[in-house]
Amino acid sequence: MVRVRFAPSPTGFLHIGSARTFIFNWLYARHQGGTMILRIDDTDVGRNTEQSETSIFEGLKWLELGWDEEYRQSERLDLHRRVAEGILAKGLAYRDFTAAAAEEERTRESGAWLFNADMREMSRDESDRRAAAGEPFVIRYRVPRDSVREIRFRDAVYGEQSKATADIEDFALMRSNGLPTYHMASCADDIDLRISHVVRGQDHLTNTFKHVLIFEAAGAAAPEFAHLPLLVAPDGAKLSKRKHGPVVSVTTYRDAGFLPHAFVNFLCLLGWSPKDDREKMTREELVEVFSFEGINRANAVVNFREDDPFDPKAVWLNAQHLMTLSAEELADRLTPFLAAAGFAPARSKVLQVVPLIQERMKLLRDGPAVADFFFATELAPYDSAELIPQKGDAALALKVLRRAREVLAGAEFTHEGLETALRAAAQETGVKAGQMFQPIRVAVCGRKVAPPLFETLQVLGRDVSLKRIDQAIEKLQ
RNA sequence: GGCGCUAUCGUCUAACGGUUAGGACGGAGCCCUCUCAAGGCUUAAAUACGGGUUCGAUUCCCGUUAGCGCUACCA
Repeated sequence: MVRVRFAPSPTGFLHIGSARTFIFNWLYARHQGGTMILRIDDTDVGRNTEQSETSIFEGLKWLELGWDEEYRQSERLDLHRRVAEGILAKGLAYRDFTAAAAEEERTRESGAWLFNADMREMSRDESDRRAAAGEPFVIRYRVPRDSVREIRFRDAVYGEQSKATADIEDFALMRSNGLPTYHMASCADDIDLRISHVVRGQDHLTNTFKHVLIFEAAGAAAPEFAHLPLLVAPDGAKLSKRKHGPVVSVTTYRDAGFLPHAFVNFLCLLGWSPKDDREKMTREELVEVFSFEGINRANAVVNFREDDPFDPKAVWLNAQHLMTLSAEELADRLTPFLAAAGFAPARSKVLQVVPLIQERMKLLRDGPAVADFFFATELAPYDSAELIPQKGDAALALKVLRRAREVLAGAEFTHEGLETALRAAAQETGVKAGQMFQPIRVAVCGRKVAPPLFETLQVLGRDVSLKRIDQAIEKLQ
């Protein structure tokens, strides 16, 4: 039975790299018909913030993927202690009474610290006595030193891994404040929650040797491991909010109007490939083809720039997904963005407009700017020079608009009716179709760049169209 | 410093010893066209470097270089 977990620590907002880890876990779980677990790794009480937890939940919910079980490490501390003490009782760990201040000292002095000999070799009696006397201590794993030994595991992405115990320091299991370290809590929970596959960032690859040691000491079989290449900034550095700003936060993408599934699609393509040439994939397709074999080993660059915070491929994928949405769904997704821009149109109106702007938006937040003239009662001010068509002058523009006004007063407001009427009008007036359409477009839309004219007029309706043409005529006089 | 991981167009990637090194985004150009999009076509653009192994290396091995990660009583 496949059981995977995403285990964020609530010490910051939900990072896009974390989101990708979540997604790969989720994909694997769904592909295998397994269970997706969310575990909040909140053992570092000093650094946890509620705000961060909110950000994580908000981000994950926005992804619209969901999870099956939810845990919180801070509610499982007894388990962690029990497992740590079991390891201590077996003699596979020992108490280290060195003060934390002195520890910092040695870290600075030499890079290759392995253990404090006096602590590692302290007799059990003395150790028990000092502990009973209330002296603070950390519990350290007693990494085997007697013979050269290689710790091994097989990573589903990086292959066979091995490291000599001589290169692994006696890492801490329990802190002197009685709380477990990340390594301890994580492994104890992975055992207890019967996690079958640990899928996480490559920054944990070397930690895994320690984890293998813990699983062994706890008498449990180690799960399978799959480490994911990291997401990095264009300068190669790890993504950080301080250095790279809001682009590393999932909510930034949400607020810009990415579709959750487009964003998921984009993140999947960073460090993973379906091996055929597909790029745009639905959630179902991703579940169908996902496997660890497709995961790359090199870090992937999120290609953002200071003046353009979103990876162009992410934006393109979003546009692709946007185009596949039904009018109903797009209307639903767009409405909050329209509201934020101060528009509160009737749903029926949005449904009419949506097909006209669907392939003219890259992000949902583009919607209001692309479609404002459909919803605004009064057009935003524009330069009357815009009304003048190619190879024409103000007089021509006026002539065209006056003719258009006459024609539109009587024309049938359907695509067919409008096209016939306006093309005929162009011919009669002796101007090219483009010269006819452009002034009308600007008159009704307030700008040259807009959706096709006939559909636009149709949605706007006769009254609004005529009113705006009148206003344009006035502007030109 | 020690240990580990990685290295194909600007970016994401494909090619599990034999390809004119493929696709996508982005760029350039053309077509379509009532503007803008969308769509179609064309094009520029890569195997980090040096050694091996092999009839033959992007692919396997070694070294160099570079990048990243770990080296906390953070996760």
